Amino acid sequence: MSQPLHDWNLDPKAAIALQRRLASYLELEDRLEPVRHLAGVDIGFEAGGEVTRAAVVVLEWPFLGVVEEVVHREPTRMPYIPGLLSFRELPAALAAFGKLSIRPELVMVDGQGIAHPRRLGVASHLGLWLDLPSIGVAKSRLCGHHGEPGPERGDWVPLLDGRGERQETIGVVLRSRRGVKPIFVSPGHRISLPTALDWVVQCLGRTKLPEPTRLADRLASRRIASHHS
DNA sequence: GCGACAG
DNA sequence: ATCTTGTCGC
Repeated sequence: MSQPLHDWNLDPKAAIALQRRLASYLELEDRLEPVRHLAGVDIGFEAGGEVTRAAVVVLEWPFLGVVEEVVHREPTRMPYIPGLLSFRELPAALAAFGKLSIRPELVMVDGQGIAHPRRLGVASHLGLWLDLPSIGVAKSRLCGHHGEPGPERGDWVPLLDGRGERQETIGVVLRSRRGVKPIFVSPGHRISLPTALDWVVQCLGRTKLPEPTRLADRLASRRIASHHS
């Protein structure tokens, strides 16, 4: 691609046009290297939103032990606008990735992949930018419609968007844990939906979120692991 | 025009 | 996302 991947000072209209163009570069078929390390990415805020804190956690596959963690802080530059989340979070996330010594073969991002109005959620945008396979793992829905997944861990239903003939599957609504609200999984870049779902399920511990995202979430939110006896 | 709306 | 105590449940 010859066009720049981003322009952080875009007005909403230009940002939307950019998303449409970038989405055309997405690869939704599997193109993964053997996975040795996978990363979880999430963003948090401090000082009432003035400071953006990006966290990246790298885990080893298949034991899911943490092998590297990075936290990067910088001034927040954009407000949160539904559909334009990546313009607010990606600068910090990319800076955090730049501090990483290990290059993971797969990335899970807290947010949507292609389950986005223009098929370019933050997970897709990040994957495209880094040219890495990426998966979106969101805690709630941005767009699309779906039924209620079964009650057991691993149960899921498709997340659909559009009507009639032009209806498309943009992700899955997964019951990652019994008795808990389901999570929204969608491919980001260089990965298919079945493979993305498989990776998320394989990374599930006994919590709602898969390990990569869960740990990044904790780091970004300054939460500390609590112990139970 | 009226809702919906990742984090 | 973030501001926040106690409380219900495995």
